[in-house]
Amino acid sequence: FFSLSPQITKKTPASSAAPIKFIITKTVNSKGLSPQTSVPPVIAGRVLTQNSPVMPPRTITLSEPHNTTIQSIPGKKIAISPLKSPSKNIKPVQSVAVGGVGGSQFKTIIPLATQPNVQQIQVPGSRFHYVRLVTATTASSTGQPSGPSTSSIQTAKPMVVSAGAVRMSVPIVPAQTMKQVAPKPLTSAAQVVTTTQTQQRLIMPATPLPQIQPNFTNLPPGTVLAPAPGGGNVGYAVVPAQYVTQLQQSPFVTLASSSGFPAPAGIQTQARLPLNGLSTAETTSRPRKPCNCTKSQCLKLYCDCFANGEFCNNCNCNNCFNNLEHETERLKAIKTCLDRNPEAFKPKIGKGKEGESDRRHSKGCNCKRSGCLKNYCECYEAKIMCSSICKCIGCKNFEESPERKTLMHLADAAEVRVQQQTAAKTKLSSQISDLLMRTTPVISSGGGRLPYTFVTKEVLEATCECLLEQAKKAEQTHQPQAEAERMILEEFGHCLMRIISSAGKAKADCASINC
DNA sequence: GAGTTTGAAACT
DNA sequence: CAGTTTCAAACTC
Repeated sequence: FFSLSPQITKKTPASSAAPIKFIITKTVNSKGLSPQTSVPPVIAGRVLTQNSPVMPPRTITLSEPHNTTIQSIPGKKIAISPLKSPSKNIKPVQSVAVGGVGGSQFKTIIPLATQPNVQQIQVPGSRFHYVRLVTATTASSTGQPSGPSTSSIQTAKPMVVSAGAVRMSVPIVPAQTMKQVAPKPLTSAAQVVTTTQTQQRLIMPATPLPQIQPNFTNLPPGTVLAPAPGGGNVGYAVVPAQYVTQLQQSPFVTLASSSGFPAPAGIQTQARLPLNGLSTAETTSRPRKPCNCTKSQCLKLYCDCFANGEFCNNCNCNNCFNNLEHETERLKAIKTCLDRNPEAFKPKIGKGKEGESDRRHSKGCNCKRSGCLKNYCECYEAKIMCSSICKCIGCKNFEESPERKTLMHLADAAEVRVQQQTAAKTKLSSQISDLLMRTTPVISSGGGRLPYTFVTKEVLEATCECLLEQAKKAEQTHQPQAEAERMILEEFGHCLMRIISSAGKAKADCASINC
């Protein structure tokens, strides 16, 4: 269990006057999670379970919130997060066998620059990532701790939710065991928190904020709805934060962002595994490719989205079940995959043996015809050499392979060429803009922009001739291609300049004679 | 864009 | 575990 410690609340806007509307919770690390033996009565709040495929389903049950102390709650308690850990050697809180969570402490709360309503909490050593949502009025305040002054992490504590004057103690109990799969690291710019394997959850008020009116029948799995304590009207919905990003593009839950409760668009919260062993920065710099699945319903590992633990989003797939609408089927599929291969959702590219390359395919490839020099090969695709565990035939994807070297050189050359072309285009574009900027005021003073009719057929032909002439000249003097391109582009710039200059002059002349 | 090739995943 | 089928991406034309 976790409660807001003084250290945390000090930095957070948990003013006692201004009720905390949202708090942070976390998913329970499944490692070592023992089977559920007894669960206190759930009195309200539909308990949904969300886990990305890498975090298979676990039900977090929100038990009766009337209790204010853990002692009053029967059943198992799970340490969601320790409060303080003066020593890094402190063992994880495991009043119930929960591994991997302990040893951490809330260290910092980092307000997100673009989203004052969202704060991140750094929990060093934790695999999870926390986000705090606060109301606008509390977001910038530095109120006193509203949580209990509990401080020990040696024992599990109930999660305490402070909602105004009422405090809600919310024990969370494990409902089922699960296999553990490493969650994907965050991919966002909001990676101030440097944990590599994290998962975020937001706790947002379920009622009655008018700004947020989720369709509770379609809340993301993992959402835990809790009633207001004592029948109050402020309940909570614990939402996996990774959904927030997708929800903004999803019809399932409406997170109104226009009325004082902006959805945290500024944060990317979707947890993901490293893609093909690439760093998070690499994976974040380019969007995931949309899938085109037609037969698998995106519920098999054929589907890259599914295999990467993501929902399909802006894909071209048919009959897609990899979405919130089909969470049941999806979870079942995840389970099936994990039954078949517990490592199914773990990254395929991992560390190799001592002395070998840092990155290597966990299973190795089985290529037969591609020579492991095409993207069919998972090793080649991940830009790594095949290793001793590969079972490929006719492999050419090894360090000394001449074919591979040639391919690399060609790829490098192509890249350089693209860069040169891009640079040339940028330069030309900038020159044109510059010229237009310089000529426009003169023209504008005459009451308008230059008519494009100055670019007549004759002008075009003359320009092309000039360019061809430059090309010939470059050819005759045996200039390298790059230089030839430069000469041609330069000539094109000159042509443009002359056209613009003439046009400007004509316009000025025209104005002077009042035509 | 259609058709082919490829190898991982799924199935038997 | 091996052989076969299915599948979607990569590739070619």
